[in-house]
Amino acid sequence: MSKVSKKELIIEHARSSFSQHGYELTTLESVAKACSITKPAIYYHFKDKVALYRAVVCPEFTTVAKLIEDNTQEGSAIQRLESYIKTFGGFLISHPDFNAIFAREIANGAITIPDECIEQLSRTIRQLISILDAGEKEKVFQKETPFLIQMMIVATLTSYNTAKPLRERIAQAIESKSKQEPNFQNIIESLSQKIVKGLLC
Amino acid sequence: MSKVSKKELIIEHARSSFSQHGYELTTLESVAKACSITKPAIYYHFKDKVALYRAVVCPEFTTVAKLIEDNTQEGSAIQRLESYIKTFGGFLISHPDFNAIFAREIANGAITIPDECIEQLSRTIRQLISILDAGEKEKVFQKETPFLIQMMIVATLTSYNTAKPLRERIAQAIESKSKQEPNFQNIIESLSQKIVKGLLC
DNA sequence: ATGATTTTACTTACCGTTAAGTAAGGAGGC
DNA sequence: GCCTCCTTACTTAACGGTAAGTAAAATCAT
Repeated sequence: MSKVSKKELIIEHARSSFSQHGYELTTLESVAKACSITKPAIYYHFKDKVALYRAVVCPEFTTVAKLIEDNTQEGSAIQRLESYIKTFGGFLISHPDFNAIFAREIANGAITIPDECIEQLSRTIRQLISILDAGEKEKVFQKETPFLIQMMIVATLTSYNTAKPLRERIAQAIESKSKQEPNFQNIIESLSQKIVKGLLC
Repeated sequence: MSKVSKKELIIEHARSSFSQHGYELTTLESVAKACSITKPAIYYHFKDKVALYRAVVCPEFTTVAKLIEDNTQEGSAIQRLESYIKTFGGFLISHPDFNAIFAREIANGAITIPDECIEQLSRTIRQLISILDAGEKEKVFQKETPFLIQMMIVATLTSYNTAKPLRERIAQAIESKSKQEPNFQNIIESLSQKIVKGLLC
């Protein structure tokens, strides 16, 4: 057995392909080739394409949910919200494949992700709700629909990343004075500042 | 000739299918069936599937660009930004198919949309840049990357809509006290308020 | 006005390819 | 000898796209 098992290897290459091309356009043949095995070998490890997709997707949701819970327990509501945004943004930086897959899932209404993942997502939303409630009690935050805040964070950050090629084409079209792009870390910082400010009483 | 030409009919059913199922999962066979014609009849009007997709997508980009230009010329920077957000949001309400298609395009990096559409998108971005610049000159807005603001608007609103099924599953999972959802008009209003506030000096 | 010709707007029938999934069997360790 | 993990070789079905033919309407010559 190599350092990572063959099963893990399949998951890694599948993740890369799902993130680059989406579910429909990734073929198991190409995933197999990337792993230097044949397609039926994938079927030995996974029931079907959907099962492989889930094996790719589910652990990431669990990781991000745990990370967010761990990082947003302490401090004032403002600090916790900032940490929520930065933790999520940081996760996207270190898991670009998750970013692409998650963005497509949202655009699709997440109809293909299993209840197991929904449970993990719910953990993060519960955490966000708890932060917003705390902010209201501290009289620093206005009342706001948690899901809107969630979308302002999640959709903005994931889309900012997935839309990079779009951004480049537009930049070319408007002949912007080629000021270099801010890096993503700065984008997270700016977004965090704006959301917090927007929520203040 | 009926009220709408057959070609327009094909575009309408194609739009509906592309928006519901995405590009890969819409089959020309099913579009043809919906129009009560046969698949080759589509090929009579359109070179191939991509050409049909473009015929569906391009006019919408033109419409939204014009609408935004028309509605954001006058007033203070704050009023113009509010109008930018509300105009875009209103367009999404009246064009839900565009919402779904656009969300998928962003998630895909918009690699499949033609330069013609990019030109239209650039018009709206130019308008946003002009508004943000005006706000800086009026000393009411902080300097900010226009594309981040664009994503805060576009990604948040389109995703809020596409994620509706996801939202419902999550709501069920967290047993929220079934407070009814705010309607989308309110979401636009809230978002507008938060973005403007977040941008203020 | 009318017959001949052409164009429009399709249909039927089909091809070629691709991709998910499977059946059956083989190599290698325990 | 049998269990694990894989390969070879295949089936099946779907879908994009095309070739060929046709009814009906429009165009045009006389």
